[in-house]
Amino acid sequence: MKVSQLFTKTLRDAPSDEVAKNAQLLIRSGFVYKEMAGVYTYLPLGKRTLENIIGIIREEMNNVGGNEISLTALQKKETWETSGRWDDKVLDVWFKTKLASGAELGLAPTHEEPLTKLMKSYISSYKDLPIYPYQFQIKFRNELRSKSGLMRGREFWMKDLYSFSKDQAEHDTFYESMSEAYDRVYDRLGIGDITYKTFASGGSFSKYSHEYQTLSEVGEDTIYVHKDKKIAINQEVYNDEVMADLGVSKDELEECKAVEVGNIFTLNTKFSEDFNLQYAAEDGTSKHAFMGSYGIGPSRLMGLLAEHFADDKGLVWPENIAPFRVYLINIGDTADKAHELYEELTQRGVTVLWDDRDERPGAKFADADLMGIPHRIVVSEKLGENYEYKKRTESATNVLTKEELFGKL
RNA sequence: CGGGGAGUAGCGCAGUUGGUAGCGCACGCGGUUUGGGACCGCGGGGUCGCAGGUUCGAACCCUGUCUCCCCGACCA
Repeated sequence: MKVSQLFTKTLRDAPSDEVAKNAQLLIRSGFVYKEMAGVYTYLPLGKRTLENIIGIIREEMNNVGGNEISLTALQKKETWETSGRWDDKVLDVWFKTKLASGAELGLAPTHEEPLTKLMKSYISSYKDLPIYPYQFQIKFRNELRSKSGLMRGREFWMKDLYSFSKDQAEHDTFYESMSEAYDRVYDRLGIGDITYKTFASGGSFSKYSHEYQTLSEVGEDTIYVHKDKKIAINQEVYNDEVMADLGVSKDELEECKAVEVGNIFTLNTKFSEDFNLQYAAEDGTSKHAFMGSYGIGPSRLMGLLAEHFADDKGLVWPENIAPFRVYLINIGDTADKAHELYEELTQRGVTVLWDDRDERPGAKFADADLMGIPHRIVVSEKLGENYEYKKRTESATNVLTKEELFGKL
């Protein structure tokens, strides 16, 4: 893509109503636009970045047998009354609205209820199980206070997968494979080393649930980290019993701030009982499906990655997250040469953002840095047949031949 | 929802004991520039968050209200 075709533009100053670094950088660089508190529009660069994050999660969900679907955002009151969660006193983040007829509707804050109800149409035998439907969708939660830019919105992207298993043993096996899939997701996003599988309250259905918590000073959660074992305990269950279960002692744990970037949860038969989701077992008896839920917030992750991978010049996206891999700058009367390289790289499958504007070099360099594109290539008259190459993460520049340049990408 | 702070041009800001709004960035035109956000000149753009009130006159004073940010509370 050419910068001249990009309708967004960068800002020198961040809006004064944003304090969170992730929001300041993402707005300044033209990745997102703030519609209202906790509600952001994804602009071309931001949309591509979000899709890259989603793509990684999608691959890992498909690897463990996920079936991608797209559930509705509009929700029937009756469906949620079945589980008792329509009541604002039970679930206090509802956005509710009405049909023209007057019938009440809600904007989905999560999807256990509609999906469990839906699966009644498709699960009738043990032969139908296990099954793992999932989706990427916008969730609506009427938080009393949204904060921290993209990290805690009222409207946000969520990957939610739900497992329907025959029994606890089958569920446990899948739960473990999801745990491993989550590890791979965070590794691929470049935050594996600072993301901890964290023991948290299991509610009334299981002893524990697990959160994936990424260490960050801007985190809302406090966790106790065991760096050698690569696990952590959420403050809410930081007690002697849990430490005994995990075989750790207080003096091995370090108190840290962290951002919850995912969770996996055993639901047991809570929802399959509420909706009477039963299947015929091999012995002819009827049994309730055994369920689990598994969430990751791609938009929160985008905020976290922006916050984490940044320096004083702007964003510093990891290679596989960046909206484009290459930022191509032509200086002086070199548009033809730049165009040629642009076409060649594009044909090779390298995504290129070509700054073809009639701007001074300094302005182009500043925007390349602010947008955080991993590789920068400069074409200019003084380089002759060669190209200047620089990584966003390094300060050194190298003059390379075209062949050497392709070797870098 | 409790406490604190703030709403003036797309963004950052200034503003007069109350007298009908200005600067920088961005934008348009002309010129000079061209390897780290150039410079000069000219120009366009704002019902001063909204609604009432006080006043001859309100961006400014009063009341209400909406919105945004921060701290706390809340948070499968």
